[in-house]
Amino acid sequence: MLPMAERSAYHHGDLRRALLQAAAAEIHEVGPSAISLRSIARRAGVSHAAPAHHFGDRAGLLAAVAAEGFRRMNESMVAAATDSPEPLLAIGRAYVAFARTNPGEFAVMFRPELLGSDPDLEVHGAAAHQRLVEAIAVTPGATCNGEDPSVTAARLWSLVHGLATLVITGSLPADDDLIDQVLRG
Amino acid sequence: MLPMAERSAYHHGDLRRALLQAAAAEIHEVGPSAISLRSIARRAGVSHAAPAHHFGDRAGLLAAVAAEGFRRMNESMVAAATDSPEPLLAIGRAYVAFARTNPGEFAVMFRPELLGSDPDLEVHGAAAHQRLVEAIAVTPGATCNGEDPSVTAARLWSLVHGLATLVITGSLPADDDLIDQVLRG
DNA sequence: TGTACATCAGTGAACGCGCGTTCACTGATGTAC
DNA sequence: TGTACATCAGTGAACGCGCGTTCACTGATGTAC
Repeated sequence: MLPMAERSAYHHGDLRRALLQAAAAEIHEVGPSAISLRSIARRAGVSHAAPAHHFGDRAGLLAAVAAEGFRRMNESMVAAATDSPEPLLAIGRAYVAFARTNPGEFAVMFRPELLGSDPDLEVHGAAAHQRLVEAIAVTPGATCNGEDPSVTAARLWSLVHGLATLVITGSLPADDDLIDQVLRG
Repeated sequence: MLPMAERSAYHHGDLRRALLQAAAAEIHEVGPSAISLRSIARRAGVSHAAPAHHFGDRAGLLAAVAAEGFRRMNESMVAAATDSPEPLLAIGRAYVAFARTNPGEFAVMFRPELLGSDPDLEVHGAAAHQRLVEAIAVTPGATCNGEDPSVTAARLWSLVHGLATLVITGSLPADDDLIDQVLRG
């Protein structure tokens, strides 16, 4: 296998990744609604039939975008929480930051009705949720009054997810200070 | 003007409302992505060109669905908060309950990129937000530590919006006890 | 009371377009010998 | 080292379909006289 840059024009060499990037960009621009396999192929500069080789259909492509999104979100939450004095706050920030910098992926990650079944999607989705639960477990005082930790997890997940959603839709201003104050409350 | 039930078959008499209901149902079933003016017309039992008479295009139709959603959400939040001993909790419950019982409307209300401009949309959207701000103002202790009330509003909005979103996507179970515990925390 | 007319909600045929899918194909690669 | 072959990623023409839009129209209603 040659390095990617040296591959022939005919065999792209990394078309799957290129199609995922094109899809995320296209989703961000026109919404998950409006994308088509043909528009993704055009953006990636390949023939219109190429995406079906890799993803089967639209739902398969969107599931792959979502799975890759969860994988990278999980990655950045781990990086943020590791060695942080306030892992829970760090994870909240990372969650919102991921949504802001990856709006295409975020727009499909919680829209299961759009997504075909995909083992990677299950695995990475569950792993991301697990990060939040672990961070709550190691943060003294996060779960107060003997509350069930799953309720605490649901509350914090709701808070960061709502904040991320409202910020990227423009309902709340994309202001780092505001985001920090909301998360610290 | 005759009562609706007596109107002729040719002139529907309340087609605008019927189209909005059909659109909300269709959005709930297949997503805002997949609807078309033709599919809405089919569901409402009128010719495929009728929706354009009322809404112009898809974005106009979706904006009208969203505006009607905000109007009714506002209505039910007012009803829930009035004479309630805990208006803030009542509003949170009403917000989540609205999303659960009106998933079609909720699916477009915070997707401004899908919506055409519509004066009703602005008015009712702003009014719904105002309900939350007012409820915070009259709830002693809602805003703690001299925090800016707009930060409190952003936090509570994020919490209820995230909870509603995660519940209707199936990410969190649709369990009234869980919802109450999350909102009370 | 009757008649003529203006209004406008809704119709239905026609159009061009982008879509997903199919399928025989091409061309680069790796491997067997 | 060279040759033959299997593999498979990607191509491109062709198809049928549902879409939004247009436009001349139909039919019910309200109003003027």
